Amino acid sequence: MHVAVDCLIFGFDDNELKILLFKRRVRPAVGKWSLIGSFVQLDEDVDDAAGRVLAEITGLKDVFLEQLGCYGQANRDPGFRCISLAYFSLIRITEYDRELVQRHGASWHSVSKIPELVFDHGQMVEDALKKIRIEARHRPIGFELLREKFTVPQLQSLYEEIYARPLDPRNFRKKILSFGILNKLDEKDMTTSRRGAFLYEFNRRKYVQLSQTGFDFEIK
Amino acid sequence: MHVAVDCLIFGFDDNELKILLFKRRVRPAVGKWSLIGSFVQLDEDVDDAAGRVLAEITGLKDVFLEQLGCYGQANRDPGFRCISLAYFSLIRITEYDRELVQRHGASWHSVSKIPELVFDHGQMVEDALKKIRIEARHRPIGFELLREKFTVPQLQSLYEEIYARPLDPRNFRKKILSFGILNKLDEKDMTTSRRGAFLYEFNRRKYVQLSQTGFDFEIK
DNA sequence: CCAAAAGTGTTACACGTACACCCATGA
DNA sequence: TCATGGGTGTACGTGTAACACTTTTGG
Repeated sequence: MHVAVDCLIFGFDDNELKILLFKRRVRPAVGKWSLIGSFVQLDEDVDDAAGRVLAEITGLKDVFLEQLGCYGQANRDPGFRCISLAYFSLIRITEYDRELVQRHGASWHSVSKIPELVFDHGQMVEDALKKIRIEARHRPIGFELLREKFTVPQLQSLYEEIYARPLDPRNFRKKILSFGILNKLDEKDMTTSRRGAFLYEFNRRKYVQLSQTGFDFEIK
Repeated sequence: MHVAVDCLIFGFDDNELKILLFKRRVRPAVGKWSLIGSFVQLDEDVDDAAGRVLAEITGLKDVFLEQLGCYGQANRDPGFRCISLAYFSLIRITEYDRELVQRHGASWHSVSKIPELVFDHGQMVEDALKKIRIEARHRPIGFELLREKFTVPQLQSLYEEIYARPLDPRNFRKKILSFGILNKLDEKDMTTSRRGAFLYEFNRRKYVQLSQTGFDFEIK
């Protein structure tokens, strides 16, 4: 039986959650949109295969990469029997290697307008978004998608995009700062307003402390 | 590459959460404790393979059965390269076929005292318990483990077992009844006290209504 | 009448939610 | 000086958490 991994690579740009999609170059379904994947090598851990695909496309290593699940319907690939292990990754769009991506015929698509995808890849995307929305409530998953330095309004618009609904700026700021996992910097981001917005960075050490005692990241 | 499914079958009895384990009869590691599994057939959906294994052992169909994840380290099985898709199931211990289970050399083990398991099966059990604890907070997962008719104290002790901590009986009863998904019956269970405890049944229709609008099952 | 489990209410506090105005700045 | 996004505080209601006694009935 053939065993493949498929990678769902998410990024955040222009206040939109985006996913990296590819024009298929191999049969069947040449020219259709799909996720990118690869077969798992005989001497390779499945997790490593996913990491390899991600690195080949984006040049990134050691980023958020998590197993989504196994897609294993007998008839899912019309060619031959093949099961796929879907992985999803959250990356900083600013850090990926644009040249590598272009060479693979990839492009970013807003998750609110995803074209038709081959096989069961559409289902994978749907499942991944569901999982991201759930996980975002229990840990600060979103930080993986922002730059090292970010403003509170940027963080808010990311959460608004993930939850697909508007959030109150006062309540959002109060809650997010109350966790004590953000360090306020002396710099301001002047690109989006005349007044400028203070930049923050994520304090990973404090977060680890907090998550061990168990905390709820839910924001309403 | 070989592709297998392994089933984690959980039940609830004597106020303890239990898992069905097997004495291995095939090489390698004959005589060691393990989960039960099977290879996925070429023309078989992976989900169906898990259902088949569950039915072969317990005689049960159409019960709670969910994918846990893929365990795919290259060296996980010392024999040959094999990835495993772990599934976990929650069953009513009273409904399984004891004869079938005995014929397969299986026995129930409290999750608080699990023997050493072959390969990465111990990791699977650990991961499944973690997932059950998380899922129990978002939907009434526990009902799959109780009989059709059950008392509030029974339900409470199940939740105490899943969360591994005591709960306040007044708060528990108040919260669980406030969801409106339990039907009180006219019967009493007289087996655990002189006074007897009223039996309830789960109102699946009301639950579906409620879960569509999204609700939080968390109990503190 | 005693033991043992079932069942019930209230109060204090924390947290979530709703809501409107001033601030800082570049153009 | 004005337009634009950034930033702040409070009051109210809901829900959680803590807590002790009465009820029932078989032995």
